[in-house]
Amino acid sequence: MIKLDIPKKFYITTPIYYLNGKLHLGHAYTTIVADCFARYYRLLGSDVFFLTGTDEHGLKIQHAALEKNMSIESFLEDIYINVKSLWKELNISYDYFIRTTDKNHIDTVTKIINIMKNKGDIYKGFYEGYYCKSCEAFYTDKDIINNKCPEGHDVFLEKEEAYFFKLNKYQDFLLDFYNKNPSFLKPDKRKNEIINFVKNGLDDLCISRKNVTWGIKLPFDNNFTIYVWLDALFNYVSALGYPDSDNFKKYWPVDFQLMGKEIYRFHTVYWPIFLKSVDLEIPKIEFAHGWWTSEGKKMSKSFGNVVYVQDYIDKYGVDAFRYYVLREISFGEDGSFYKSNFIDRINTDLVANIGNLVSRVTSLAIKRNKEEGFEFYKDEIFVKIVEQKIELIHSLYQSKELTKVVSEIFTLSSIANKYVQDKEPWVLLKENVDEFDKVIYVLLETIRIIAVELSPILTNSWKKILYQLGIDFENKANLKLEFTNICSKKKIIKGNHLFEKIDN
RNA sequence: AGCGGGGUGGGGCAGCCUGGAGUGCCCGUCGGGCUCAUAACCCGAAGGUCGUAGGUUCAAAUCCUACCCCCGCUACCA
Repeated sequence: MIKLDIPKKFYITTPIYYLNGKLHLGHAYTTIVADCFARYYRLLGSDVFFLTGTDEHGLKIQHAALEKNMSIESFLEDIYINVKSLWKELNISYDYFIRTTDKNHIDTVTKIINIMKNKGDIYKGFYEGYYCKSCEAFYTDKDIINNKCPEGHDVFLEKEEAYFFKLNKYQDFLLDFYNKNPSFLKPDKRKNEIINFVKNGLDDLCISRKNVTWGIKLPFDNNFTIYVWLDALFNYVSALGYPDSDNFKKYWPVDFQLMGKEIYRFHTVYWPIFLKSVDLEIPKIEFAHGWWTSEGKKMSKSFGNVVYVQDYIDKYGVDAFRYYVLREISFGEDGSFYKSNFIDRINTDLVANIGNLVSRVTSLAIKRNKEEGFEFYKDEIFVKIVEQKIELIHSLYQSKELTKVVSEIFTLSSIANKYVQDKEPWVLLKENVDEFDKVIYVLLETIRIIAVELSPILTNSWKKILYQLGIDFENKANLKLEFTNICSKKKIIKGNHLFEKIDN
């Protein structure tokens, strides 16, 4: 009997995506990873809340809409529909989709910033920077080359009134917080980067924009728009219905926040400080994953190496795509998308390992021609190995070692393949049918476990596996992660191949 | 420039924090086995002075120092 420690609730988020163009591999990757965790904890019976959404304020949105000659509203509506449909195709099981233009979100941010103001964390001062009249934006030193902005316009050093947040006041608090919560900054390799940054001293943060009109107004001074990051970060709070809703009481704080490394600092420096300022609990884990390159190079249209998610889904199916991105990159590291690797992964892991296992075992089972199905049998030694794998996979989920989770599931499948080889059931079928029945039962139940373990990853195929085992996959009782008698007396149904080999 | 990460058999990666025989995984190559299965599955082998040079230690891929090469970050870019 195995025991997994299961969190009562699990609140997981992706960033809200800021889109002035199309979704790319990175967005899909973050969201698939989050979905995989959400599905796993749901499977265990945790009360899961999985949030994603879109960030819809800011100057770039304003400009992008203008360029397309569209109203901001209809520009955003297009993006929203686009994102939702891709998430649907990728089988993303989010519980809520937030848009920062939602009234509820705007109200929340307004409320929050008033609290900060009342606490004395916001003051009025002067912002100095290089201003570009054409872009209507301030730039920092590093953006400026020969007194030109990145777009090539002339810039001028300007000074204007602005509101600031007292970041500096919280510097010591933050360092102390990192110290007391060693699992907050994940993976470990990012820890020092952030700590050093904070130790070098935090300047107060300008949280108002005069030149940006598309955003939330500062409630105490309507001439200004709130800095988009302050706006955006609080989506995680407003999505739950802060402050009085049942959801907020039930799910806050966030258990696991996922993001690309480029926005890690915002989530690990500003964000906890903002929360402290308004006396809210700080999330448990901020996890930055790496970036994808393609064919060993940075993705770009001129190289012609851009990975279009939709193409892969259309050609090879969602499961293959989800599997590849979860398996290929070492979670937290950068990784490279190689088409040839993609094909190899599908052919060796999905087709030859799992697909073939299911195929050979169901074939053997059917050859026995047993209408009434197979009796429960437990091979103690082998089952022990299977149960240890279940526990290992669980602990890997807990420690957020996702790539290892995936590879261990396939190791389990390899172990089952080896069991077939060692027991030679095709011989037993002729010489010892009692033993044959036992071996097959062990294999059927192991395959059931593998299918359940795969359910957060291969969101379609796992159902096909259970169907072939004669098991109702919609009945949650059949999805136990332990060696059980669920497979006993089930009629095996020979189905099509789970995955087709890709020729190349 | 500063800070951080990386350099491991032909390719792609783990391992390094908490030293213990180059350990492991996937692909590829070679040999064998099996015939239930999607030319799939199982076993075995070849192949690495673990970026370079020093140091600590009985013992270093792992700890320390210097250097070389690659890549990130350096804040209000949302």
